Amino acid sequence: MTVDQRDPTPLYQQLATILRAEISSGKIADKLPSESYLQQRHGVSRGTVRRAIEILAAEGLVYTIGARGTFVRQR
Amino acid sequence: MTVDQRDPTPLYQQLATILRAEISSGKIADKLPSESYLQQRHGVSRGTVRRAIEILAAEGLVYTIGARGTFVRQR
DNA sequence: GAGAATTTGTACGTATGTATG
DNA sequence: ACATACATACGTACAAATTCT
Repeated sequence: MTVDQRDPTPLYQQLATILRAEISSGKIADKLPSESYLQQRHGVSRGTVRRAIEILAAEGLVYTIGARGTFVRQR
Repeated sequence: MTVDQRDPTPLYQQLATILRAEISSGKIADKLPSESYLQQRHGVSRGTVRRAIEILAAEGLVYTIGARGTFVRQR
């Protein structure tokens, strides 16, 4: 699953939705891929990746640590 | 009051703090100046202005309408 | 421990789209 | 038609912290 450039929905929202699904399905279990990986994987800019992650962080789904990465909040 | 480029605090945070103060003091009463005005006024980029406003919006202090502007939430 | 590579954080600039006045 | 203003998305550059070799 990846982003659809023709969909009028903002790309960062689409990406947030995708990542949210991959987290709840357990496909992403503890650590998110790096921003640069996600950027290439989905064909969007790093800024868009960061916006998507910001949304998930605001939802309390993930948290990111300095230069280490973004992690799934365990429950 | 404006932003201090030598302060290690992120410029958008500094700006958010400044705007928050100007709102609570009543200096900014109903409508925020335009992004381009704030950009010039504080010597930062438009992106930085927008980040600052995002913070205040997340706090529920202001809200922005489409292409009209950003407004102080009345209470 | 030293140095390189990786990863996130901040900041800037530009372009395009859409809505309002 | 035009100017203004916000929204999204791209790109670049550098800093700082961490991780790898």
